[in-house]
Amino acid sequence: MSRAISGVKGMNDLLPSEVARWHAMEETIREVVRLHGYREIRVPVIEHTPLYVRSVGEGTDIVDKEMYSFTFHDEPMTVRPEGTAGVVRAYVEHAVHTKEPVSRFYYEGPMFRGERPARGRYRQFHQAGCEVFGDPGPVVDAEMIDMIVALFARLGIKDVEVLVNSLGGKGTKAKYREKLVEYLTPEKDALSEDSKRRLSTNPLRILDSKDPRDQAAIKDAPSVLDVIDDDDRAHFDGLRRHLDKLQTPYTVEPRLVRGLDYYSRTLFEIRGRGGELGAQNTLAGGGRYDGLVEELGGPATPAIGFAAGLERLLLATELPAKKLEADVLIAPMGERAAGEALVIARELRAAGVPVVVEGRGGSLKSMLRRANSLGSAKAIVIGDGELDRGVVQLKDLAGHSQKDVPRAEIVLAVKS
RNA sequence: GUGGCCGUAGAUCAGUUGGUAGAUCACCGGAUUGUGGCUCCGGUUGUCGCGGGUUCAAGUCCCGUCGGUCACCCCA
Repeated sequence: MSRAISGVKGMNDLLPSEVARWHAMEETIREVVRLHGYREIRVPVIEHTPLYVRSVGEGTDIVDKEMYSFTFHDEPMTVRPEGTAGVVRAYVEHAVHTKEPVSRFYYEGPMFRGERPARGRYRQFHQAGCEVFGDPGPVVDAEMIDMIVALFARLGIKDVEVLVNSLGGKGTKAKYREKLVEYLTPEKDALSEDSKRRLSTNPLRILDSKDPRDQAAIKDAPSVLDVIDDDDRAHFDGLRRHLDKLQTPYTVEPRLVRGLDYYSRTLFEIRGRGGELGAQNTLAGGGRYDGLVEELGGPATPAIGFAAGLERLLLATELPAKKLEADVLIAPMGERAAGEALVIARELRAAGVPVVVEGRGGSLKSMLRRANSLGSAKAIVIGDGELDRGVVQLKDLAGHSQKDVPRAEIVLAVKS
């Protein structure tokens, strides 16, 4: 239908009936992260563009073509495409490392990427994420992965797959990239068009291409795990041991790479297998970024983090939306009764009872129908008769019963 | 960004070989002039996404556009 104005492509409204599901999910997330010692941090949605260019990295899709960037008073700004960069910036800017040796932050909110929208992928989407600063792992790495698995279980998302890999530290990552380019360059003609280009821009990404040509080409390519140094290997083995001890199922996927530059060492991804998700089945992803704090001007600080896509989590869960708009509906019959209804409603609310006054008039029948559709447990009927007698009629909708209650005892009667 | 599919009342959809629209749910009203969830009856709602074109005539064909969706890409 044609409207004078419509919403922006890829950006969705969440109507109240849907927000109820979001609240349920968010409460669960907050509870789980709280149990793991995380505290919420809130940072701005807009940052200086160079923050993302330097952290996420040039050559990544996010920076090259997906950011909502603009110039404000001659300064390049970007609406955040992901959460980690801003949190790290805040950590550095407030010198949090001088106040506590280890920081565990949780954040949640909208992110923006100018991709082509599809189910489970939107231009404004929401992520919940955690960051830990000051702990080199691998204990905390395993704990974080375990936390996500536990969270998903609590949300009722059962069929998930945990993939882990190690990219090695800064040195090995570069070394591996070189080695991979060396291996693939002679095969260049066999690669897909995209991957030919990636060979120079972002060779690691070729590893998780779905194109059969690329799959064939990388089949016997050197693995990161063959290249990482002893420290990296010890770190990765430590992670695996802890996950084993926790009995958290996982798969080592040497070809797992992720689209952001700042990752080092531990890398992980949790995928759903539900049919609702389609190709957008990455529910959460994260990894270690030991060099980023320093890169952004702070002291050398090991760090790890992850983010989960809330729209996708919601697709993977079956949380039903419970409709309950008010515990009590007041049905006044006529003008005088309506005035009294407002006063009674105020008294009930002061006592903590959610109340709605049906002010549209109409037949009593229609008003009671509405009480039903609101999910109210009780209704209060007031007409001239009740007003004259100084009572109201209190109906218990579930019990099909009703009784007159003296005006002064309404609050008590409703709450009992 | 590339390609495929789709776009009809608030929602889910039907609409026969082109002849200017229907069902169900929801909503409203009624079935004892003040009593609900079930049932029954009745009622409201659409510039058939938008803009062009073909035709005597288009929801139905063609083109464009916007939006959604699937795959790729990428990622949460």
